[in-house]
Amino acid sequence: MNTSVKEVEKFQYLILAVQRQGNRMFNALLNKTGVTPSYAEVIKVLELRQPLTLKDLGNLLICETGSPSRLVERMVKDGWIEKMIHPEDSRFVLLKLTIKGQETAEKVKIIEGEVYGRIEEKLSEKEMQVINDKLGKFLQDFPIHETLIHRGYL
Amino acid sequence: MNTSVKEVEKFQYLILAVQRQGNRMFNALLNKTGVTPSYAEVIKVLELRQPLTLKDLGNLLICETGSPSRLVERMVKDGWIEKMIHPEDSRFVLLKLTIKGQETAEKVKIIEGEVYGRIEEKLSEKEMQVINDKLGKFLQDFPIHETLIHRGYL
DNA sequence: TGACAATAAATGACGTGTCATTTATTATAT
DNA sequence: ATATAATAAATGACACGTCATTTATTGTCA
Repeated sequence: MNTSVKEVEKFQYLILAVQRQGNRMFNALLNKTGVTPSYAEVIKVLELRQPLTLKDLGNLLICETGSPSRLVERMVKDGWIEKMIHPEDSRFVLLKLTIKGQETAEKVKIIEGEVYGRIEEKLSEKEMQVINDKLGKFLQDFPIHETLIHRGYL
Repeated sequence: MNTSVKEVEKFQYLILAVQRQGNRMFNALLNKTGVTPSYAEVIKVLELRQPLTLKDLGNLLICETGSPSRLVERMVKDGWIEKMIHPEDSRFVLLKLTIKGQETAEKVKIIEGEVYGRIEEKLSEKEMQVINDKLGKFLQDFPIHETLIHRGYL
């Protein structure tokens, strides 16, 4: 049915649907750990590059543009992140994982692996390569493109 | 760089980035009309199939699972949607666009066209077809798959 | 050195998303 | 007819996202 619907409209809503579905899946699997998909991204990035300033962290996150003040605030309150003022410039805040945060990073990786396994049941690596190339092309002239390069996704 | 990052991880974050970037773009262009991307989806669906119950609307939306009570509540308050109790079963609420909502539907279509034009500058119809096929395949066993079929996107 | 520009982070305001629970109404099954 | 199950919508609770504005700190330059 519906050869009349434009491909680009399908694209819009399929992207939305996939993002939401993936998020729900990831969220459900993370649930027992007490972290959300956004927390998981922060933990992942920090584990690899801590310490980071809030600004630098913000420039590395895909889940949020701008500075992730409140996201980090919640994670500090929940004991995943430690915050310290930069000794040379007190405008900056330095962030690193707590012990608890480090331990959780391991659990997150396992769950991530579970999610990736489920995705790979549906799409082959080659298929994802094709999609990724095209999505990267779509993002070419947007600021987020830089972030994706820094993260090693492009 | 980074041949070590798994394709599926790239896929995860590229999907997120594209969804967010598209949403920001759509939101910025819609801004002057006072509607949001979610409002726009509701208006689009209602225009084509009104009147709809809240439940049926919920089953047709990709932007939100479950019943969109609060989304609709805001839209009623803002004057885009009229609400009436179903005459034969007062558990149901029937929704339709107000005059203002109908008029806005036209503006939304124009802006949607602008967004689609920008996307088509980056990706050809053939490329989107390829992506759409694969994303549809990914969603196969999730409830949202049915919604996408009802909407004519699969 | 002292106004002022620049920068980082925090905050206000608003609209989502999601899940679980509650309320209101109707169907059903004795 | 009446307790009870089923269903639709509303609501509570919580974590986002985004943009604009404010606050705190440092740079800069006359």
